[in-house]
Amino acid sequence: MLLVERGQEPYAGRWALPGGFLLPEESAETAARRELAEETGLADVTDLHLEQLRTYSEPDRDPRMRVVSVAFAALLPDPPAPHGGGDASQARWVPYDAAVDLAFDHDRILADARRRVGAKLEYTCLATAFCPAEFTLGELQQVYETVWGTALDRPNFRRKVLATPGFVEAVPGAARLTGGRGKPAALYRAGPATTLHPPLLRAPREGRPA
Amino acid sequence: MLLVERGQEPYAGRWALPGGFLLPEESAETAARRELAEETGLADVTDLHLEQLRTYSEPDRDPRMRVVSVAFAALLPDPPAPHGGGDASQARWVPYDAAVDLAFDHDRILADARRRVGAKLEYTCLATAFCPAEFTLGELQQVYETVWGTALDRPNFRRKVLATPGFVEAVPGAARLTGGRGKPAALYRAGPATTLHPPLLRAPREGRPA
DNA sequence: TCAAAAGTGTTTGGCCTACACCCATGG
DNA sequence: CCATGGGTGTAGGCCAAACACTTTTGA
Repeated sequence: MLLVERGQEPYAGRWALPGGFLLPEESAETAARRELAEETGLADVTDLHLEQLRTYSEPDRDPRMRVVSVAFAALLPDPPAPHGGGDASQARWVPYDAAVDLAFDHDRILADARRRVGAKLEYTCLATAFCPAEFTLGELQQVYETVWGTALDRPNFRRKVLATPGFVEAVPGAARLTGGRGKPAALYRAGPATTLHPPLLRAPREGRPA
Repeated sequence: MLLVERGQEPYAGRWALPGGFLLPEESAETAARRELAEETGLADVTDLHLEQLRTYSEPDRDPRMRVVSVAFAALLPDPPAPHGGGDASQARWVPYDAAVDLAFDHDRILADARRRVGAKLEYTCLATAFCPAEFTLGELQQVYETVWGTALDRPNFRRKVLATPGFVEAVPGAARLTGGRGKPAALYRAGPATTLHPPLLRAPREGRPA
């Protein structure tokens, strides 16, 4: 999770989700993309998937004034070192479990984001957005295992992914070592499909025991 | 679909989704609930499910000025006759397929709503929100068939619903005739569950043919 | 007595879990 | 030659699609 440390009141010194205000001629997504570019220093955020989560509009969520926030989630496979700046004194990447006690209602927003992304992994091809342009099936599986917090059976995962048309496309002849050791893994690219039919269900080991 | 006919420019005389502006101390959901109550004349919209769809913030979506809209979907089993009023000259219920050529970007919003509701039927218990407090399984099945536009096998649908714990609860001893003829159907209430595991998949007759 | 709708039973096939096994590479 | 990760094969079991059948009502 990309967090910024607040430099001003309210919540000075607390960590928060990065964000900012819309410019007069911006849509919320354009503004989110701009803020992300500023915070990460990434040059090409144009083809990055931005998932609109939901809008938070409770009148008292910011003690200074009424602020309506449209929350987005972006998924970066290789996060660069973040830049501080603006009203944030510094920025850093933090594991999900360590991102607690945030400013404003950002704990809730982050929890909503986690649940939404976890659910979308089941029935969309979103997982490839966490991977670099070319990735191994082991890396793709780790995305699921990390977000869901469960272990998946490798052979079955592999079959299910390859059986879904348009989910991934093989990069012919390419292979790469992943963990340093072991057999080099074949490389894949994200395919044209966006939804998974049938879905990739969670908790395969949580069925009724034999 | 509840539509209102616009009485003012822009788009005077065109049909549009009902809506309005936030009051100073309202959240978007509170405002949506208030607008819905005004438009339908319903007294108790407090325990009605309001699903936040997404926020539309393109700068030019309203020619008069910049308007950011937070779209919600409400599901009414027995819609009452709507009230006109406000800047709408009249209001009416319209079948989904007839709700075309709406004002602003409301065609897109309506299409987003349809897709979202259809998807949520698969993995949540949302369908009961379309039914009255006590309903038959045939009525519940019609919700799925209407939104998805597909036919479902009645015995299998019945088993799947009853096999999902907390989806529906039998009303003991109660029965009601549905189509005028036929055997009276047992009545059910919505259960405490909110998500379906495993999901109720669409398109059972669209698998690879034998 | 027929039509229509609810509800039950049963077969069959497909999918999917679980696990065993081979392959390739680095140390 | 062993540990590690990639990849293939397969048997068993569960589940669900498909459809036949019974039940109960109104006309």
